[in-house]
Amino acid sequence: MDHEARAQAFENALRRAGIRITRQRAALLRVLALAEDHPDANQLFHRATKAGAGVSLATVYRTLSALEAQGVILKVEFEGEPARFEPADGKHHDHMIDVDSGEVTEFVSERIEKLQAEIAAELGYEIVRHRLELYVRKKP
Amino acid sequence: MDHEARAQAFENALRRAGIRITRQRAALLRVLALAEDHPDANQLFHRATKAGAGVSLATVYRTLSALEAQGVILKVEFEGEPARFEPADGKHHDHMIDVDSGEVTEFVSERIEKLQAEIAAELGYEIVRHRLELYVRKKP
DNA sequence: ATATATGCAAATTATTTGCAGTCAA
DNA sequence: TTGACTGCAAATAATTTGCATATAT
Repeated sequence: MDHEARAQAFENALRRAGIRITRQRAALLRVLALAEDHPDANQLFHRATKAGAGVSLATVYRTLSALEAQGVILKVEFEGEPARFEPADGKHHDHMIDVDSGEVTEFVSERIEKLQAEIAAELGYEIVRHRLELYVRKKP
Repeated sequence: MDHEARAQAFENALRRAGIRITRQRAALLRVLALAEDHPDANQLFHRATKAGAGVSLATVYRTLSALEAQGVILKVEFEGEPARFEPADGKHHDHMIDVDSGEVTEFVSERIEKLQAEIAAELGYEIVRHRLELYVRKKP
């Protein structure tokens, strides 16, 4: 799925939910579809601005909330940083953060997921969502 | 270890680090030693105040930072809430949060810890710290 | 046409900080 | 004695919101 297709998919998801695609939102969807990293609201605001879209920071926040509510994007909050956002297509994953470089790597572990479910089940719970972050450093 | 002994242990750790035990800090250490839950700065402020200690919120924050820097307490940040604090004696554990009641349960999984280390190692990393939270709901 | 979205500026929340005075060691 | 600590009030940082206006459907 290329960027344009991805942006289009986001747009469709919103339209389906009855959410209006304004010029500002279209621009943000495009910026989000292009993001390979995990940008925060302010970075998205700057990227959209640079791309020529006249968007205010307040609208960025409001749009991100709407997109998150529709399950189109995910909010991730790392320690001591403003919230970041990532497209929610692709499969579930967790994050590994290099504490020296700041680099973020995504990873999946079926086994960890399963263990988590087991631990919750033992106490009579089912998992609604979870958050797993590994703060790491390159080995010497 | 009873509460008083725990408070004493905290105090010793601070003294060892050359940190002065003021009336305010002593009071906060006592409140922290008593905490069975995971209170935030504001709750600690109220508990200390109720206990008759004249402490300001600014001092609560400054003291918590000092205690955290000394490894005496840990800061835990759950989604959408102010930071909470817990005594750092006892062994490492992760948290399970009941999304309906807010109840927090601590748990440990050697197997998950090990899998995390393996995943990091595969990419040439070692884990500095990690954060794992399960947001759960009672099964029907 | 009209409900929904936008921009701006002001409000909120959690936390931090400068400074002048206070106190533990 | 004196450098570390405290309280207060003001500053920050990230995010949210009220309101008058603009716009997508």
